[in-house]
Amino acid sequence: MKLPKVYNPKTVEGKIYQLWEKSGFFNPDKLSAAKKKKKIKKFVVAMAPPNITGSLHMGQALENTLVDILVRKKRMEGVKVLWLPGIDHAGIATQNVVEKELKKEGKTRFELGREKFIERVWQWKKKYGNIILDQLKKLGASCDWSRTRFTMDEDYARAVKKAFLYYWKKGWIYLGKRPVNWCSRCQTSLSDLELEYEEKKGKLWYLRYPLKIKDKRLKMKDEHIVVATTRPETMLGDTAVAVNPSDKKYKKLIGEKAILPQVHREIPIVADRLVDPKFGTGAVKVTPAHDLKDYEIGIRHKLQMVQVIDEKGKITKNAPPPYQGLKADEAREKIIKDLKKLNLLEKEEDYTLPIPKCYRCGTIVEIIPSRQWFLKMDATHPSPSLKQIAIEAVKSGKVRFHPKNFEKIYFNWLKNVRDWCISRQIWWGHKIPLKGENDVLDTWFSSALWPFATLGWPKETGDLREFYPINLISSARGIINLWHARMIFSGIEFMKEIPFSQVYIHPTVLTKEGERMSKSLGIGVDPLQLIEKYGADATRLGVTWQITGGQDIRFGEEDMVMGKKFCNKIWNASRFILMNKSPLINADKLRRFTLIKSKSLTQADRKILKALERTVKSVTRDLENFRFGQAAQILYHFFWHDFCDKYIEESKSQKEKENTQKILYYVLLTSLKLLHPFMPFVTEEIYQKLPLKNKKKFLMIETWPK
RNA sequence: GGGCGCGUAGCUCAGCUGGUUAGAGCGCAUGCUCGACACGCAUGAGGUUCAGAGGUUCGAGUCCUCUCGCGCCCACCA
Repeated sequence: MKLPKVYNPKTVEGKIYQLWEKSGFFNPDKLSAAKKKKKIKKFVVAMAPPNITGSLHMGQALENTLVDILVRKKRMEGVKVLWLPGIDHAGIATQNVVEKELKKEGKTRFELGREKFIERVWQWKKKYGNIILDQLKKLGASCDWSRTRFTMDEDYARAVKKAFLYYWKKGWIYLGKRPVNWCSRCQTSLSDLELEYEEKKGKLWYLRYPLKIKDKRLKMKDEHIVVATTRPETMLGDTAVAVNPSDKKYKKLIGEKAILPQVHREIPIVADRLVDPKFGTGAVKVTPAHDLKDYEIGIRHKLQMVQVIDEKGKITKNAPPPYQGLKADEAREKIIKDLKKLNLLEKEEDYTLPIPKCYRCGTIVEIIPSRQWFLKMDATHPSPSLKQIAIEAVKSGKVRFHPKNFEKIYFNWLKNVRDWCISRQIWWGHKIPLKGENDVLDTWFSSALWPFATLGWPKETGDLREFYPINLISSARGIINLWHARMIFSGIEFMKEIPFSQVYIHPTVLTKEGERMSKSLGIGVDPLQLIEKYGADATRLGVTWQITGGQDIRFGEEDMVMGKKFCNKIWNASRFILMNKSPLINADKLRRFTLIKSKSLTQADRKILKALERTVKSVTRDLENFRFGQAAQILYHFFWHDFCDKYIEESKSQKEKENTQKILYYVLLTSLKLLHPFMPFVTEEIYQKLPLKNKKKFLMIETWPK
């Protein structure tokens, strides 16, 4: 058997993956270990389902490499392993992609109509939906593909429906007219979490509202009350002016009225604690229809909601005629001009403020009142609130975050959480299961059910019984509030048990310059190109190598070079050992204690065996504690320097040939086992060539060294 | 405004609960066709000693305080 001098991943990876897939060992039911014992440990991971819109990005490559490392190690430890893959329908994102495609044909979704459009999205899904999963195979991900789920599958839709109706019957879902974030391009509401803010230079305008004093005894020096605003056009919908109750400056004015310029509406001056007396003039205009905080003030003081901006971002008929039909920013200019003429603009200051934008299309988000469905987060009847149970699950330690400090983000968000607006005005998604409803559910409503809906819920399937609760969820940190929190309360609410016990938040992959990778801006690294260039093993080792401490990693391609060289090193060390024309050794007999007993061990023999033992222990421990980079580096150092540089060199001149040979094989085999989770392809390829008797069919299902 | 984190070799980063000459990968220098590997081997340079200042301690990259620089998350300052 002659092996090439240089390891070539291209001739190996595809072939090996096929063998694995065919073997069925990705499926826990087919693992021989699982068949033998009755009571067996389980390890279940649900993949964070990628969208059907994209191709694999660096973050996902990292995430799934790390999960695969854990999964492969557990499988070798004889644990019954299920890694359940899947994809998410990603409502808004997918709809936008398909709309873009339509645009190329000069069509809009409205011309197509709802049904035809949805058909079109399904076509898209069929064509592109699984691309990302195929890409994960290139990475070497050992998922049970036979259990792949999609959030719009029929079974899954049943789960969504069941969950909605459950909350509905409980009285926790209600219909409300509320100001919501509204994207005038996507024509849908957005949750707070779907906004992106961009710092922008703007102005703070000081507007004079003439006073109408009822109480003649009051002698006011000023005839106006001055309010500061960054959005003067919303004044058309003002229904009050508010001041802080403790603000002495305005005490006398509370209960009085002001006249809204141009609109000529009388509006009350109210006192509310939400007003910061130090900002601007200490008096604010209140527009309950177009500002969340003003809406709250409005509720407290029973103010009217006057909607002056519509779904298209234009001024409504509720405003005076000269402004009707203008776009919001046009209206702003006109109002400033008009007020200036009337000497009602006191001054303007430069002011930088964050502008909310739609995270999908970048359009500036308006806040408009809209009829939406909400899920109560705070309701404590007839059972503890969703908020409470979500907090409790983590507080009690039943769900643990790694690294732990992410629990703070979690608690912090939940503490201030508002009712969840679960309706979206798009077409692609789960329809709200009530008569006459056209709206669709927020994508995250279905994602929240992921750990159990993927196992068959609401049906009482064998999988559900066997695999719930799952062990691990791994994701980027950005979706702790969007996803994890909601999975946790959903799991407890529907399954009466926490959905998972561990959360691993992996670092964010930044560019070498420290920028966020962004596909739309063309910034970043394509993991598929890395695999093409260096091979999957090298790519895996390279990214894993960088997972050391901090929150972010600045991606360096040099580590892929390192990974590639290391593949070659493993390859050649194996080649050397194989060249020794070994007698067929029984794999079972290659055990440490038989070697250690031998009286003729040299110093070098003892040293390498000792180092190997240390390495086994620390790699095992590191992986249990999510210290991936540490584990990889220790292994690398052991294999390259202790084994290759020292022992193999030494072995060339050792006299006890047979002993030396056994040790070479023993250390190689054990190293391959340890390396396999990190670099599954090369190690498997070499394992297949080892001239040992009683081998397992695959290294993938060999026993993890102890 | 609140929270989290980072600042250690030219670059990217390790250094856990404080303890001998501070480590890795890549890069760099010099020399190597010796029975696997030049994607290799050997040797080595490189940190004013770990952003800066102060403190705790027998002893501090490692704990505390402050300052400077950078990043991220959350938030109802119009």
